[in-house]
Amino acid sequence: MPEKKNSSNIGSVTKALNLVDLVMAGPKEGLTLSEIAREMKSSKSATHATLRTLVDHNYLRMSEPGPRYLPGMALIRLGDLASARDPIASLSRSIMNELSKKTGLTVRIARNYDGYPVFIERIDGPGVVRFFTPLGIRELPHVSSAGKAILAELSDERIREIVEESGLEARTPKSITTLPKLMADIRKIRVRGYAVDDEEDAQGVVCIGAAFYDHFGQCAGGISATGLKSELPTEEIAKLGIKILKHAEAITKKLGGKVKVRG
Amino acid sequence: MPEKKNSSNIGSVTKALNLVDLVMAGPKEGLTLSEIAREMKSSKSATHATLRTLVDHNYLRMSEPGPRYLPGMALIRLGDLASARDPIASLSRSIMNELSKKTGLTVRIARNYDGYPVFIERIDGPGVVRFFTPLGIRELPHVSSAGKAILAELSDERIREIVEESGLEARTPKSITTLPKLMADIRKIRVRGYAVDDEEDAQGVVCIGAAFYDHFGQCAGGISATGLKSELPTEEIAKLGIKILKHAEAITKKLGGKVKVRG
DNA sequence: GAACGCTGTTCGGCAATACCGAACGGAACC
DNA sequence: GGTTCCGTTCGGTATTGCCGAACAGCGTTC
Repeated sequence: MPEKKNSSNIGSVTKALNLVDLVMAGPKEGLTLSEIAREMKSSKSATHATLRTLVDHNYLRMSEPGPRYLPGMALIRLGDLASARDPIASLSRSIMNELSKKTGLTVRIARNYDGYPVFIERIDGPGVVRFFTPLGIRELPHVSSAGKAILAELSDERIREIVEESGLEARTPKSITTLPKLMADIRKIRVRGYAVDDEEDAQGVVCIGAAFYDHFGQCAGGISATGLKSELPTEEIAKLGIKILKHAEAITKKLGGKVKVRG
Repeated sequence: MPEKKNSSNIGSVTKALNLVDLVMAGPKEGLTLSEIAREMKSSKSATHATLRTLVDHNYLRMSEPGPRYLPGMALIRLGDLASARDPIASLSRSIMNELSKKTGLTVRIARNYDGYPVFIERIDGPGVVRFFTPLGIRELPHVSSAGKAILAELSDERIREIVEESGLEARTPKSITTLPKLMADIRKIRVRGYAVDDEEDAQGVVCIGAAFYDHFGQCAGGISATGLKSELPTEEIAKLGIKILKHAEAITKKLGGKVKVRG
């Protein structure tokens, strides 16, 4: 996804990075040079040069027998390093582990990117169910508990701005799709301290999240726990909310922030 | 690290990718444009264009107040996706989790890259100790248990080749530094099925690993568990070795490979 | 077996384009 | 105010990455 079409970017670099995305979105067996060249609307020779450069840097690699291009190990290296360098991700890991172990749920944390959640770390629960939850993407705030927990920390005006920017897409019949309903939910979140996503993003999936704060007192992001609706009856949710709030406060402390007092 | 200096690569792309590495290796606060331009031996304007391109694609981002460049969220996105797309990493995760939970140790898996280990996934133990173990890097095979477990699956000739290529660097006084000693250890590994690294990579750190196989019967990689020497007395190691061997066999089965029978 | 289609790869020539240096605008510091 | 960093912008130059054609290696098909 070409996030912004700013001009005066370096063309060959843009092309190379788009090419990485193309391979990442491609099939498991990989893509051939010709397929990539076609998709990129570029000549085979030019594409070949770009591919070789990416392979030399291990961003891509060739599949073993067939000459197909696959994601390379540099991506894993950079992802791991970026995660280790991120103070929020690295400081939160032990707390996430603890929460996941206690609850048996999938735990994630999101950074606050101008009001939008970007999940940067995930710890899968022990169960067989695995949730498809990509990291490193700016997501819609109204369909995840971490996103709503972050929203609740913004001014009402900023929330309105974000809604106008991105809309309120319905992912399920239970998704919040109007501003008044969203604001009502936000108000609830502000008093009790945690947010609930009750099948608003995916059918049968519930998640509960709370915000944490940096040393400026700003909302740095949110932590959430995700599970199946069948595992999480309504009466459990309140108890779990308190538990997650406590863990969010632990992250706040690690970040050197002040824990918010709730009225 | 410019892995290979192959000519006829696209210069601007090479420059951009080296620039990413530079920022990744830089300080936590990030690097300024001028610092980067100096380091890259390039003009500020050219460096600026490259940086803008990388920022637009979220490979890099600007630090909040100061104009400094930091790793961007695309790296986390790509790393997570690459890991999810890797059949070995994704199929092994539940088994790694189980092993880590049972033993309380840090569990890692490495891919077999032409005889060299490349760790692609890590699950930290619950303890406070965290090991510095980067992923996605081709490592020396003789100083890790997973590396030695992979070596043991190669022909003696190939082992000799690898040793000539990369040498036997001493990381600690206990590191194996001569070919005869390495071969003696390899023979032990071949009979008992698991490899032991007894403070050969880092003082006070022990790890135990075993190989797993793909559907061609080839060694696809190795799994290992790492802990402090103080937590792992010698009499525990044999028991743990068997346990890890069992988990390696479970991975083999998931990959559709045949479990090796040991004489 | 030879022709065909498809791969991936290499090479020369042209033109686009990424480089450089200089100049500008802003912030911080003395 | 002066000075010295910073980041940013702009045009001219020539470097360089693009294209198309030609070649080589497989599989299939006739």
